[in-house]
Amino acid sequence: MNDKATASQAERKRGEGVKFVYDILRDDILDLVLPPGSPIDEVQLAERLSMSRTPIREALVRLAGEGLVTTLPNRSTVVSNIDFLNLHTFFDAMTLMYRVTTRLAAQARTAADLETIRARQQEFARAVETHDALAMIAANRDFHAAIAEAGRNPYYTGLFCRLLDEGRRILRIYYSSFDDHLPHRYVVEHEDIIAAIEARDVEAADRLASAHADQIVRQIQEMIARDRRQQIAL
Amino acid sequence: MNDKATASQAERKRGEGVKFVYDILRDDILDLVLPPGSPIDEVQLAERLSMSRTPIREALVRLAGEGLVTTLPNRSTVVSNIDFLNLHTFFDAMTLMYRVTTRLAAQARTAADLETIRARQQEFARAVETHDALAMIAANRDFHAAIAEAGRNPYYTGLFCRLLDEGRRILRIYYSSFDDHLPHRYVVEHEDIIAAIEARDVEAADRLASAHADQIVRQIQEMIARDRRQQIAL
DNA sequence: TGTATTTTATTTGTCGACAAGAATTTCCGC
DNA sequence: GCGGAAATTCTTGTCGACAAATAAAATACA
Repeated sequence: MNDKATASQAERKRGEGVKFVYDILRDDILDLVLPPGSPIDEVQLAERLSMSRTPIREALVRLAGEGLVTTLPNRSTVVSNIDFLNLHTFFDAMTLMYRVTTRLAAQARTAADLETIRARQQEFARAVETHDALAMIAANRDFHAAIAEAGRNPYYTGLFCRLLDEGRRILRIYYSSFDDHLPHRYVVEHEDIIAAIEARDVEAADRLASAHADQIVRQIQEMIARDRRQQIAL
Repeated sequence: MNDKATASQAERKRGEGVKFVYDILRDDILDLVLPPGSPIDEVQLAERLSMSRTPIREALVRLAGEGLVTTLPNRSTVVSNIDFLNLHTFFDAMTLMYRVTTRLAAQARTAADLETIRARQQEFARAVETHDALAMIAANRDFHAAIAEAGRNPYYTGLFCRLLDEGRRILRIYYSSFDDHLPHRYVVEHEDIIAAIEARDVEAADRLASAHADQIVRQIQEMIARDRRQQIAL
């Protein structure tokens, strides 16, 4: 499934076995290589990564803690489903965290923070230019995570990153039907947000982040609606 | 250390071993039976609970995911420290979650929710009456968790409960010096919040929750300041 | 006596194995 | 042929053991 799996299977230092399998599983889940509902076979995984079941189970416990997998007692553990019925709670939390983290960044950012944020924005712009939807999703995540880091509230960054990851999963679903023609608008909006953070203009940062979040929510909802129509048409 | 440990050591169903040790450790950590910085000896725990190290390690991984313990690679795992230098980030997040969850509860509460909330409030009032500080802390947590549940946003309830737990740890530290004469004011404030939720008055709920949060933050800061003075006096 | 170095001891991370539950298949009565 | 009980296969949760990594102790040396 994952290339990294077969690659460095032999030489692995003691103590990083759990992190190894955790990273692989996490990536595969967020990239939908393992779609929601997929059962995760411990034995099979252990064979493929040529390691014991113990570190794999510990990685699964960690993933379960983050809500990425669900462990049915005495039954198989499966990749967590996306709760489409309650997506509004996701959008609500997402919007709030966009606002809060951007506000805090405008208050607390250092010069170094700005530099990091700009670097992420550049990666994002490049992804948009090259029409690489998947890279764009990842870059967008890193961009906003960098802003959250600049806000220096680990409680917010924790929840926000979790939400961004969940969003990555949702977007992956619809970016197959989306024709990779990515709106340049997001790049501009990001630039505006950076400007507000640099100017330490908290209110502007809040307003822009709020508008940006609304954009994204609207886009996702539109994609869902389009997908619904398509399914009915079939 | 914990009574429950020695109690039902023999008969334990398969599959609940991890939850068993998780609950014990969690309680001990939040009640400061295991103070911050305490090393957790896997072997010792295994002997005391008469079980293998495997389920204990999985419980520790889970606790590490919630930030309650810190695992130093190839070294012992210790109970996480309370970051007093950055308490303001805690207060900030706490206040926001108080507001958001109470707002949502005012929007989405059902009759059943109100009943649960009222029950928790009664327990809280009883704890205040009997001057039982420790019971009050726990009841307060349950009261606000019930409100958050009524808001029906798992992302918010997740973060909020984590914050409430961390607050429980912080309060425990200072309630030894606090003379158990608990302010009746909190009971009244809770009643006001309930009334706003019942009336579905979102703005009032927000305002009251905000004021309530400020109260609590102020009280904690006051306790810290008093403690500082006391330490200097000694 | 104090410091550097080797030796010992403790503790962690990982492994293979086994037994309890669940899922599946087989077998039997109708 | 079909529904249900018994047996089998599979998977999970737990265990004891071992080896790497670290901490502690003992020894050598200046």
